[in-house]
Amino acid sequence: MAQKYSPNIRELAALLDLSVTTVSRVLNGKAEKYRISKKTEKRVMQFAKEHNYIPNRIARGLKMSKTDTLGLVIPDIANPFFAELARSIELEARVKGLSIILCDSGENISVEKELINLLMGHKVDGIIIAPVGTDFDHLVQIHEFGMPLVIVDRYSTELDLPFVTSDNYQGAYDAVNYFISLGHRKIACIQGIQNSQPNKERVSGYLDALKNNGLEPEESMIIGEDFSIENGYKQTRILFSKDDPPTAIFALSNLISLGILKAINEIDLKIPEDVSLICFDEQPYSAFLETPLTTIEQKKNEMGQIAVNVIINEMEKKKDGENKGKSVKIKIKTTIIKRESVKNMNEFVRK
Amino acid sequence: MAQKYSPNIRELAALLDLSVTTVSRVLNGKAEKYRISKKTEKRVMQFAKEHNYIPNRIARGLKMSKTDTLGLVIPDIANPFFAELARSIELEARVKGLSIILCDSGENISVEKELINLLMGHKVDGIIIAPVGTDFDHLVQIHEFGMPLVIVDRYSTELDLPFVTSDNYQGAYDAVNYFISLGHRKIACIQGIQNSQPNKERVSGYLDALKNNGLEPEESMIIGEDFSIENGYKQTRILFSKDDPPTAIFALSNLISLGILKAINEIDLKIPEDVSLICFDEQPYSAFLETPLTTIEQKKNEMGQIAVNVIINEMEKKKDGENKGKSVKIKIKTTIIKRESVKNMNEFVRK
DNA sequence: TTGTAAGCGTTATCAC
DNA sequence: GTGATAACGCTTACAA
Repeated sequence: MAQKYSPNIRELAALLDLSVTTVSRVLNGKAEKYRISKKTEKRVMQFAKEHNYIPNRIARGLKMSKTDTLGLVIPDIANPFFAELARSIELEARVKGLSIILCDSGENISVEKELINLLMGHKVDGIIIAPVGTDFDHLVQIHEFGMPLVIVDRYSTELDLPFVTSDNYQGAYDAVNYFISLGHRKIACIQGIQNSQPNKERVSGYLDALKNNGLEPEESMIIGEDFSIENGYKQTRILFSKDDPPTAIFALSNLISLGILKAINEIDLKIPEDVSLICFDEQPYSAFLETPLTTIEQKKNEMGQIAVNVIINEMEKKKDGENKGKSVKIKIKTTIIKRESVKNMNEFVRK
Repeated sequence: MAQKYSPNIRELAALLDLSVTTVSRVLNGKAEKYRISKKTEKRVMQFAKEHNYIPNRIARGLKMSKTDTLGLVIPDIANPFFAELARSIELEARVKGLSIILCDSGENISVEKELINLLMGHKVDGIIIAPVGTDFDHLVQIHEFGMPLVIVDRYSTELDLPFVTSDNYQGAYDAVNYFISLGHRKIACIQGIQNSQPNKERVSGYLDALKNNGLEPEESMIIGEDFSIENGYKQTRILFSKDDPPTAIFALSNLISLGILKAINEIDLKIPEDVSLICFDEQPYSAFLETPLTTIEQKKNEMGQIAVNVIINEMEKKKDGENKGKSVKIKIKTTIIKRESVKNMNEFVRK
């Protein structure tokens, strides 16, 4: 008990018979700068450790207008994509001496706005956000106002906000191109939130891959409304209730692919014999599904790491009063992981 | 820009030509108590909203010794079990006006200890922790010192610390009992961290189910060292390198089961024809694996919700100077979700 | 019904 | 080499 009691700097100073100033100085590594004797320095350091001194960051934050704290807002932390992203962000942030206040917007834009205010109240030094993506006004506002900000995953090309995401266009292009190379001609695309940027770019990659291979896109083959399991399920049922179902499906999120699997199971189809499937985003279980899944892997760890380094940059720009030029915009290459969920239609007979 | 500028209370008061006291009072809903005129109250409220006043929680925290902030430390936020738990905790906390500082210990006890200190420095009002579980000293210390604390998932029965977990014993018992009812006699148990309490109780449930059915436990059938995919993989390979492999495996975590699947795939066995499998903890993908998996479901949402309510209780006990009696200890019932990964050995021929 | 001022635990600016 | 003291933005006795 006395064990864990943590004194404040004033008590420490009193006990040491020194001024708070001196104690503060050595504790902040400024002993040299203020030519404090090696002896007192050592004495203070040791004493602080013995008495388990833990500086009060709240007081420090108030004084310094700097809390060493980052806000992280995520649409759904239980989504494994965001969970992994959050882990890498938390880790990298901690390495850099920053703590994370976690907020889950639940894909709800008005919750997201509240959360931003909450974080402003907490006086966080910066905000990393994977926005719901339907509205960026509040983000533009706080960015213009000077709050360091970086967007991950769900960005906007029209606005001049810093972001780091996957190269969604390229990932989708690769996937569809791969389908086509194996002889697929009718390829469905089950999408997520339609006017979210990642979705747009994935669809655009899908479209271009078709066109560049001389294939005509069909409107009825691009369906879906959000990144959920339910959506994947529903759209697949629709797809296969028609006369002319696709031979391949491109799922624009891992959750969507889970829904697709459920539907495919129910209507008693086999992957890849009856339908082929590629999923945007790799997961630990991707290799262990009934048919090991071909996926487009996003470099989540890298994304998280870069995001915190970008925001640290933004924080420094702000400190130096640097007038921000164009925002940093980073797209990370994806890679296609080929497994067994795509049938080769070029082979006359298959196994 | 002026749009989003947030004044402090002093500026507000000056602009309103009132004292900070008055402004503070109405902002904190104490207008009535101090008989402030309805007129000024309204004026202040409206003015604050117009000027986008956001109270500085850091200053407030310093003054009140209360930050409305909870520390959450988790061994691995990318583990879907903890991700879902974290989500429910964050949500319930926010509903109660509490923010979450997220820390990932990476299953590392010394990181965990550092994290606790970090959170002490942040002056969080309480800590919810899923400990690594190898050492509880630091937790006992801060608890005794008066920091409100609740442990989730990885607890200790020997120590008097508040916790909320699943009923691990019962879950394991149910699983093994189910195996036995379907005729299995040689059942392996691939465990996680051996001296973690959940692991101990799951093993103990396993053992008791065997004994109560008149079966003799075999030492070589209880193996494994942590909750990882790698462990599941390795142990399964070992299991099937021997002459006398089990007919059923009980996996003590979802990650372990993923490793098991990988190994089983590699050695070209089928579930449930060649081996049966039950996994402790349900996941969104459990139903979509090659063979839909029978699992023991943990009520993660409930667990999270209860955890924050318990800690709020602890915080109130502390405030009221109540001398804590025995700590709250809560075990949440699990349910078995039966799917197709368990073979019925009683049937003479199968399909 | 409203205001003055002290103080929460730090760090920074002067002073010696 | 070291120390007083003000200030960060807020709440709350204590006054009036």
